[in-house]
Amino acid sequence: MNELEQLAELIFPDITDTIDDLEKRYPQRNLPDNAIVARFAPSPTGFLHTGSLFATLIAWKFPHQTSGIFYTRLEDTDTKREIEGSGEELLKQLEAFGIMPDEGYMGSYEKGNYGPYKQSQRANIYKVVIKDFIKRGLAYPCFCSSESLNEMRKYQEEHKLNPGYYGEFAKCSYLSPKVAMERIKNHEPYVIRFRSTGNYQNKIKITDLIRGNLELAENDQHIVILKSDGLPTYHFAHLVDDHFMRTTHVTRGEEWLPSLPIHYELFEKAGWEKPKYAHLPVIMKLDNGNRRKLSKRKDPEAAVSYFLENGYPAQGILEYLITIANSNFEEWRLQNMNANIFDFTLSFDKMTLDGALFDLAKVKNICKERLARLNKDEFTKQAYEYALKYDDNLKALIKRDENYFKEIINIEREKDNPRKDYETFKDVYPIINFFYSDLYEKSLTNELPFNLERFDKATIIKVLNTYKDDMGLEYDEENWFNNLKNISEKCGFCSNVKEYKKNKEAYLGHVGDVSEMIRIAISTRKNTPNLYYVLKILGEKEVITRIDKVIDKLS
RNA sequence: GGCCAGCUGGUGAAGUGGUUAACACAUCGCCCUCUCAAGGCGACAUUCGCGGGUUCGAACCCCGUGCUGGCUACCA
Repeated sequence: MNELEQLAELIFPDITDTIDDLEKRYPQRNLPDNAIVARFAPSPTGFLHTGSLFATLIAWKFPHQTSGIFYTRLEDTDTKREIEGSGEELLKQLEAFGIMPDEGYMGSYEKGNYGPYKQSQRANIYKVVIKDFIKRGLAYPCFCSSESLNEMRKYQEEHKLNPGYYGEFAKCSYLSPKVAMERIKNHEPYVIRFRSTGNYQNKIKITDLIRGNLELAENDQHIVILKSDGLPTYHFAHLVDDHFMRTTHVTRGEEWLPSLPIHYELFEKAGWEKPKYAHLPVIMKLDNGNRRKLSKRKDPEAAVSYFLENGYPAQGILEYLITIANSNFEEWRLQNMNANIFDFTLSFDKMTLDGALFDLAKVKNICKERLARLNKDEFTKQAYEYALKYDDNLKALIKRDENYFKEIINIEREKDNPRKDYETFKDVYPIINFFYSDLYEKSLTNELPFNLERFDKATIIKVLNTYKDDMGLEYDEENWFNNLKNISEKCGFCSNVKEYKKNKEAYLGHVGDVSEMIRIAISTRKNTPNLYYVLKILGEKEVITRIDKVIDKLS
């Protein structure tokens, strides 16, 4: 046994597996040539961020359009920042958006043959690789204290040198294995560092699927790969996990771009094939004229839960994110108004380079459009799912009589150019509650918004009485309206708005005023969906009851 | 400070040497209309961060510069 091997044995006496064993345990995936294997690898440090949802959507979509695999891996190596239970929550929220991993960490359990999928449970796998690295002289123990590291940094800053652990500053890289072994036996604390042979002066060519060809300085940092707590750092976990989980495409935030040379060197020294990289733009927010990352602390819309709680349709949010991801999506949507968003083919070369400013107005517009194009059954189903969790009032309405609810929701729906009056499911209850008699009666106790300056109570009562006697609900919409015009004339109102405007003195008002009186009487409000359909749904009997109540109230 | 990336209207953007600088959202007008939601039509960048240069011609090519963001941890 040579000295390096002795060192490796001293540090990892219990590790008996070899890299070959791992290669056998995690074989190449049997997939078509162009299949993409990508992953979502969150840290359990909080709830799902809108930016993470964006990244996940992309990591999920590419495998799905290439018969590949999308898996999840929990990056829980930073035990200090970990928030209990947030891993499970992350997965739950993803599910709310219909994004289901094919494999990996599923919250309460794991699925697939490339696990474990929680990094904290993979410690031995990392150690196998590190042991091998040590034997090959690619890694070594470092005994530098954080104080001496700080001093070194200070010195480097003062002398305008690049900060870090590299070259002559990588003191422990000069330690002989013998000395290192002695110090370990002396119980000196240490971490394991990677021995870089790169030169900062050299440029390496790298390719990013989104950004194209780039030149970055070669890595020369002897980065820590195993922390003193026995867990790996991100860089090393990335190397090992994405290799043995057979990831083909690494999609991650652009904040990782500067560390790409580290990853390149790691893969090269390991002798493994590099995955393809795509560094995604970060979603931004305008704050006092400056762009900044969407922040969970400052921006409610940064937390995905905000959208769920406020009844935004999941599909609408995803559609907005796809709009940001590939600008040609909007064009496609115009051609395919009713198609499923996932029928759109996402591509890396159409991906934007700079982080989009989050545009809530656009989100709302998209959601409104999407909600309008849901059929009544689908709408009701989704509304109920939302209501179950977040909206007791709405839940109660749907439960009372699902078919009645569907009838209301279906006003001017299921046609080419559907009504667009709901941006979110939260909007539903306040818009439709007057359809329900008890709720109608409740709002009847408030003052009704009749225009008493233009019309006295007697006129309103006369109009309501006249209408009540001849509602015309047996007719189709056009004839119903003609009937309403007749009633208007009978009551001294002009049946034609234009004509009325030419000759206001001749009339009390116009047919629109008559409609308004009826509308207010049966709904207590000035705005409702198409009056004809509202009347039809309420039915003659209910309409008469309501009108009588209002006449009573006015008398 | 160093390194990297990005910069086209309020927003997302198309555009790669010759376009009236697409399109969508927002905003504002007008039209239609029984209210609302829509729908229709139109307005909104004299100009592509800025300054030079190349060219008959530049948002697109070259040089310089500014700004914004990221990275520079035993965080991810």
